[in-house]
Amino acid sequence: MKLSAVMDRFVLHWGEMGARWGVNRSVAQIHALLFLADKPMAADEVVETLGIARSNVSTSLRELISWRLVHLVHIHGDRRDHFEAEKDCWTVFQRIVEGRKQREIDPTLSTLRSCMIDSAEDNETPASARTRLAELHDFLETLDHWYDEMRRLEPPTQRRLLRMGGAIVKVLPGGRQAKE
Amino acid sequence: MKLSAVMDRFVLHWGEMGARWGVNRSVAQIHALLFLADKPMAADEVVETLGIARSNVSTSLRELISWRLVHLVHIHGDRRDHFEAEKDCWTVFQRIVEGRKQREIDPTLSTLRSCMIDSAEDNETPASARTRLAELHDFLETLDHWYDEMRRLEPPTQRRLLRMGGAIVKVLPGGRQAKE
DNA sequence: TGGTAATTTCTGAATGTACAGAAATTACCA
DNA sequence: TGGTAATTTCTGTACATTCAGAAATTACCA
Repeated sequence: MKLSAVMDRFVLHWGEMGARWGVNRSVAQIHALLFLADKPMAADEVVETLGIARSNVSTSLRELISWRLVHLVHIHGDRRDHFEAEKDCWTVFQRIVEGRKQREIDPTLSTLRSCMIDSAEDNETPASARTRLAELHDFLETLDHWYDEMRRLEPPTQRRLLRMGGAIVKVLPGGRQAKE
Repeated sequence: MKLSAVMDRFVLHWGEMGARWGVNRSVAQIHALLFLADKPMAADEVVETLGIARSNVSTSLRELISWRLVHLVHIHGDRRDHFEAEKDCWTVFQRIVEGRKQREIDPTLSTLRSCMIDSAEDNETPASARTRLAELHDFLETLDHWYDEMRRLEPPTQRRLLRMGGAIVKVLPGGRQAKE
């Protein structure tokens, strides 16, 4: 598969951005390629197109699958596995948020919980620090809870809320709550 | 400044998480330390407490200041600069989102725009790929717009919306919109 | 069940990043 | 304006990550 100059530019950019988000460049580049491709690609086709080692393509594809950004497809009459990327941007976004939550927010919440328990016992952690830990824990829990609720909504409702933006406050009862 | 075992654990964990988010470990550790500290600290105190090189502390503090997560304070009768972290979790979150938007979303939007313009001219980029680029662009613009609107709201309103979670749909008019 | 294609795992080399110490600069005061 | 404290920038080294090729494994078919 031959990439146009524009497609190449996008693949390269997405690779750079991936690197900043803590995802390795190859993984992000392959993701961009499959996102643009109009049909599922075999691992070897990815190798030819991007010029990265077969082994890397293999591990990168597995990682993309673990993020549920890419899935396996079979083509009639071809023994090879083919890979297809999720094309709906909203879903892509959701999968990324979901992954980061599981890999980063959840462990942080559990660390915070154990920190709070232990600091209640010891008498060397200052009260101010304990307050900070508790506040951070509460904040992340609230965020987590909000995310869970949003995830439960029908996708059309999610999109509608997103598009409403700040206008959402207009439908809030009371205009301004007494105390928050 | 001597850290308790719990504080130390948190600082280490925050450092690891920072690494996953594309922030270097020292930066994240210093941020955690200042977040827990009950008073502003001088650079040398950070050096003693965490045992990292003076030079690193200096550059890391500058990076934290550029993210607006830490600010400079002067203490009466002390020539040294002192550093204090933002303590409000909501604000911390906002600053991080703001920073990532500027450093990652905005450049991606501008790359996408130029890709769309160029691909309209060339005749080697398939229509399907062009559609993908356009859809991604629209999605990111919507997200960007939503973020701008949310930022404009009063912090108490923001918090209220967050706490409402999925219950927000109950106040939406019409239950279900005709077409989305 | 033997042969072949496809895929994954292993390993060493290359690249890139983080870091500490040293040097240079800047800011402050007498 | 000279001296000193404080801070930043520079530079080589240590460390970690990425990557490609080779070997091993797995899956499929005759």
